[in-house]
Amino acid sequence: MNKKKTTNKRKIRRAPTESDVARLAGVSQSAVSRAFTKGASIAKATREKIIAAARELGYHPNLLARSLATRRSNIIALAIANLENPFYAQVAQQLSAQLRETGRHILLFTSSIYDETDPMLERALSYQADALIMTATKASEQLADQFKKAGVPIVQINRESKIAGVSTVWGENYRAGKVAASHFLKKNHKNFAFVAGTKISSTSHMRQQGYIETLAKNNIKNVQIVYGEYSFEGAANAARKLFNSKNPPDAIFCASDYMAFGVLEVARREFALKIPIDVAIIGVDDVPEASHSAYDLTTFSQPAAALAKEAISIVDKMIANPNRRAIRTEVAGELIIRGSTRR
Amino acid sequence: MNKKKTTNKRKIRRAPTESDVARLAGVSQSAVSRAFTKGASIAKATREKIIAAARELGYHPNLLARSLATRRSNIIALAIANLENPFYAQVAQQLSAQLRETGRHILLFTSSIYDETDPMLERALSYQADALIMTATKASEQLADQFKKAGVPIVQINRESKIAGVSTVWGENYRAGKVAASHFLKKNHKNFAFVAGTKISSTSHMRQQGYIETLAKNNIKNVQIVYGEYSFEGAANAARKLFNSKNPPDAIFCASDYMAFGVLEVARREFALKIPIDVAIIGVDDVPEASHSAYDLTTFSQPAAALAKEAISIVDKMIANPNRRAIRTEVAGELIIRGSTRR
DNA sequence: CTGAAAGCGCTTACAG
DNA sequence: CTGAAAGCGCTTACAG
Repeated sequence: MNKKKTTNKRKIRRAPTESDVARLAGVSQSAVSRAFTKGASIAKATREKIIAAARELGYHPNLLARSLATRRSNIIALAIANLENPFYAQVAQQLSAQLRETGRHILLFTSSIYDETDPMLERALSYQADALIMTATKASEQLADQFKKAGVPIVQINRESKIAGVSTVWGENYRAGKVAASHFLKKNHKNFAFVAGTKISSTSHMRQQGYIETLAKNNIKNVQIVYGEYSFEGAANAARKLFNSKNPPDAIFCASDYMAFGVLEVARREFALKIPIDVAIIGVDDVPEASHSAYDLTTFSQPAAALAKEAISIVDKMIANPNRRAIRTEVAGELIIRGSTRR
Repeated sequence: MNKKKTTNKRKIRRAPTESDVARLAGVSQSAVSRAFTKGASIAKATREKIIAAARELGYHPNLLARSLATRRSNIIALAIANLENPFYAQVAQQLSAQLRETGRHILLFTSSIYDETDPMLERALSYQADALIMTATKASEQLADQFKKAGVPIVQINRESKIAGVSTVWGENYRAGKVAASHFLKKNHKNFAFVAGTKISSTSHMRQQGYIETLAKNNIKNVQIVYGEYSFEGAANAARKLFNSKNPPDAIFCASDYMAFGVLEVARREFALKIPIDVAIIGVDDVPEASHSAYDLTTFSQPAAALAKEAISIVDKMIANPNRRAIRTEVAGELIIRGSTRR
């Protein structure tokens, strides 16, 4: 097993192919192919002989050649705006783990805000990706068009789309806001604020709608709204604005956990506010840090694993039936009550 | 341009190929290939005619077919233990951005601790990856062997390797510990502790060595060492142990920023310690959060961008000369002084 | 500068 | 159950 074989050195060292294995096993090249195709009709003895030969040579089937022949690459393109956002990192991790179960892998397309993303994502087509999953980014109409022409489905996680061909999966954004408002109301809060993400984020909008509409139903109309730009520091600045206002809030709903962390820190450290007595805070996502003792954040969950699962399920359906209309699914979340809200 | 053409519908909708483009442009298929190969000899007029035809058809070169023909996939496999660790997410982001500049992309291989990683990573060979970059994981000897046989270089970021064929890039681990110790000494600290990562982490070991050896040179021998398991909560627990001990430290060096955050929170919230007066803290990495006002952490940087750049540079060298010996490079970091240490 | 042809390493009807 | 052969969509000597 471990003996070094100095024999059969070939001049140019290239990876062994089916033909090499066939030669060693004394069978045809097609037999080798069958040995590695499950469900193919091949005698058990032949297969074993082939597997042994393959192992001896260190043979690994060339998946690119296979893809060329089968027109299925088992590559899923993942466009991810910002890997450094732990929520999306978690989604990516989940996608990767779940896709692996069906032998598929992720080809990564990261982008900064400044990039022209279209030409970049067209490369996914060149790589013959079976599908494109996008997180926190939207497909342009032109891009969607190209993908539709190529028969490659697109599914967006956490972003709406008005484009006909684009499928979407998202969390319960409206309900997140609604539930947050209800919870605050139940705990007798009086002054409400909302820390939004960005102005263009449909996700943030929906959360805001659920929040203010629920408050409005309870005759609360003056909800302060500030923008945290979906970042810790942005939210920290927004929080400073809120706490310095003439009417500082005692209940703050934030469109993401990360922004909630920023608000929480500023409240505690810069304004010496007690949480949840002086001010209560609710986030959205339930990232791992939310449960850390440092934050102990009440939050409306947006389960990365479920989002990933649903996205993959949509991909599978679209591949199975390419003429199918885009699929839009909502994934349920729930309010996880922790120490940043009153008991 | 935007008119819908209902003509030339083919029965089975498949992506257009070079032959399709050739037919439309009235040239040979090889001419089309040349039009998309830079440096190929082709008349300007021909090329333009071809590009126009390609655009009309929505042609995207099939990179898998190209890879098969050229034996270069332009795919780099990235094995990443834990994408949710922001430092490694940052490294992944950097790698992705930098590789894109040379038209290469990342095929993602995530793993949980429980996985058998070898069979998973062998798939990188099947995908004909041009190289394998690993972060926070080590290649087994068998894996390294297989890759060497296939002529595919492996480079590890942030993990040592004793295996001959494996290249490595790492930060200045020993120096991180040394500099942290010196800084504490300069600020007149008396009681020192080290929050290590895991027992098996060579990175953590090196940092520890630099720290305790520097302290030892200054006649400080009793350094408390606890394990934070490279996690926020693990470090929080370790910190509780330290602050509850008979001789609580006034200077704590942590093998990662994330652990430093855990320590910092526990110090502040559970033990009401003032930072940096009662206890000073230094981390390693300089993740984005380190500069947040919540933490304002003094830390020894480990620049993700530089690590990524160096890793790619090694990959390129190894590909250019496959018989070359493994390359091992250290990437410089520096102490970033912030508010968690005394002025 | 251009085209015809072989080859990259697979899969998959087809015939036996 | 097995092999010979065509084809997947490219690149690249070779000849002109």
